[in-house]
Amino acid sequence: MDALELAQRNREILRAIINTFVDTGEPVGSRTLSKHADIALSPATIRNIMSDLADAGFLTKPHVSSGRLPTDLGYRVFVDDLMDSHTLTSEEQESMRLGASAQAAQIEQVLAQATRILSELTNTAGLVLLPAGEQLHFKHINFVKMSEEKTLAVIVSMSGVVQNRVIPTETPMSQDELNRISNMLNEEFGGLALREVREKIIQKMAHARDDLDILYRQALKLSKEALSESEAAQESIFVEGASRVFSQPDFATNAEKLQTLYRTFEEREKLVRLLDKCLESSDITILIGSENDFDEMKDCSVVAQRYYMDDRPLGSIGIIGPKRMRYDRAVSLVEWTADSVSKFLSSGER
Amino acid sequence: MDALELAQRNREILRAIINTFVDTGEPVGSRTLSKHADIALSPATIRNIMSDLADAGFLTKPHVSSGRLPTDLGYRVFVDDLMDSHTLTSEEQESMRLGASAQAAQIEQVLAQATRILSELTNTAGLVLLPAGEQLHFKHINFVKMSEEKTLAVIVSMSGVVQNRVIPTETPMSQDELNRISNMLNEEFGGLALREVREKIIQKMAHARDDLDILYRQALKLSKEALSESEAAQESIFVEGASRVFSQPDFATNAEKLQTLYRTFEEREKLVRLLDKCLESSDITILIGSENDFDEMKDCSVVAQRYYMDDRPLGSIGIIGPKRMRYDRAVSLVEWTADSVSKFLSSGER
DNA sequence: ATTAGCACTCCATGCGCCGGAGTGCCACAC
DNA sequence: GTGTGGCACTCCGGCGCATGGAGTGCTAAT
Repeated sequence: MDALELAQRNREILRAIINTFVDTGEPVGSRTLSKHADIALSPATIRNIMSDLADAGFLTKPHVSSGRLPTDLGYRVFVDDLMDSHTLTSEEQESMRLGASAQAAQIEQVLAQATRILSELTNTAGLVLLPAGEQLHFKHINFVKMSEEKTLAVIVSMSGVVQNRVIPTETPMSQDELNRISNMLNEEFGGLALREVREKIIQKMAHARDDLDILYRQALKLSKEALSESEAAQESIFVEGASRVFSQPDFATNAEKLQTLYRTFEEREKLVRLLDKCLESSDITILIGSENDFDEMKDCSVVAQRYYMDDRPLGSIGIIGPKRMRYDRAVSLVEWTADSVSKFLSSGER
Repeated sequence: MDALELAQRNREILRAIINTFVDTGEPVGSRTLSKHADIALSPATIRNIMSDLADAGFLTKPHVSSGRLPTDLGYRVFVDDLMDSHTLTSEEQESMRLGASAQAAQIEQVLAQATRILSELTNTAGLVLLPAGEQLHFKHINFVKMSEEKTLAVIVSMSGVVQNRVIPTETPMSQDELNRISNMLNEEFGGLALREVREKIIQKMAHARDDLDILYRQALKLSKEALSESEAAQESIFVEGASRVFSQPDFATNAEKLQTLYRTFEEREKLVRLLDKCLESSDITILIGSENDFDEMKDCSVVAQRYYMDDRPLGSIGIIGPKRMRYDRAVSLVEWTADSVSKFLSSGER
């Protein structure tokens, strides 16, 4: 039988502890709580309850005679069951106006802008995983002759993502031939997922051997190169306002932690993996402390959500901040941001 | 009359002080120096000389009874006159093999790779300013129809830099028309500097009003949009291994400085301006402490050098690290890197 | 069951002390 | 007069110690 199931009062206490701890950053003691408006209990009683909550694994204390603070588990039940839902102010909603500027024409810029705003509003680092690989659909390909040995392939996806790849070419082709190849491919593959395009190409290459136009064979070969590379291209990510995390009092005092955290942000690869994880679920994903699998990030939490274009998930957007954060605000803001981005991308505006 | 002009011996002392300070990070005292192999003087004598050097503005001390350390001016004369030139080991030279991997096909990747290696070798942050605006020469332009209202322009420069711009279009055009426009422009403007292309377009638009093919007029209009935007596009920069700067003992202890420094690195705009400055001179540029105009960076130094493609300067590459750095190594390594990059870009390999 | 009281623990802060490193200056020697 | 030894002085940084405050855990009383 669960301590929380039994006592509604215990839940109130836990909620109050977490709220004040998030507010002040100091371990909270029984006296402080008893002064709390909603709680009409003596410090001694509260101490007993706190002790129970600590036994249940929701609270700890940094040293034996100090106040309590939430464990990762404590935050977890808070987020799952205890948290009030936060309503955004209309200014907050308003500030997420996307694409007002002419600059916002490209999807990357829209995402970067949204992430920047999100970072400002939450005072944490904003992250966005850009569409890649699986998520991309073929719109247009174009080849540019760079030299006798190298050809540049420019692949434009439906969502407006542009990828460039340089392909070594054995048989030299004129720019004119390249143009004709581009045209062929564009007509044939428009709208398909890149993966599908790739499969079709491989299929066609296997079937039709010699009986085809030599130019067409070249086209297949080139585009195979271009697309296989592009699929292998690692997913990329934008990080905005990472310095906001570092200035949080939780880290700013500890040069050691700052170091390792900084390095993690620089590498980005782990951030990609985190956001990738958030891509799996259609719900908002919250990873608290050691719930994300990286030791360097055990003092951080991630809140992220997928974004869509025309009901197709493209990537995820979210924040990363100290474990001690306003989860209610974070959740509302991330949801609102993901929503705004999705609406923008799905609307005719783009 | 200059203290340095007169006494060769003083120069030796200054050199020795800076060398040991760079080595240890501690203010250096007279006793330490008198034990130094090259210096056969008593501490008292050295103290007198140090006092002279301090009067001349080359040395200071953090507090009244401590050893001396170089001022910015001290570093300046060191770098200009006193520094031994450092010869790279063959391993160091070897590690700057560029473009070995197939990935290195694009200029951005080559520059990123060089910068990463440079950062590793110097244990500072590596920076590179990418070619932009003035430096770019027209190779190829291509338009992709994104929707009725938006057209994507892909501009490829001779150096292999690819820029994308979305242009709002009033009069809808088919992809076929866009292709023909691309062809026209490519034939007409290949090889010119983007600035020249732009000027020509404006010229042509002014002259020929109605007597021309409507498609051609559209072409001019589109490309004007595409190019004017692209020229306005801010110069961009890669930063590699910034965390190396932050882990330097000079900063790691000071959370305050770390913060502001971090923010500066995140903004990037100031870094761009620094590297831009280095673009002006064909010599290697060294900016020591407050010589760079930003207060946040007064504890940092910049060492940077231009890189070229076929004798045309494209951008600059260099490092930024703590003022207390091995300038001799930094200079050699930056020069070697800029050289390697230039050779690579100018060779047929690219 | 709740609460008041009390002993106890631990942290943070401030203070004084001391040793070490280094300077500046003075007087002496060559 | 140039270099050197000696000496008083300064300042930093670490250590030990005392102190006050915040908070707990337990017990006994209501």
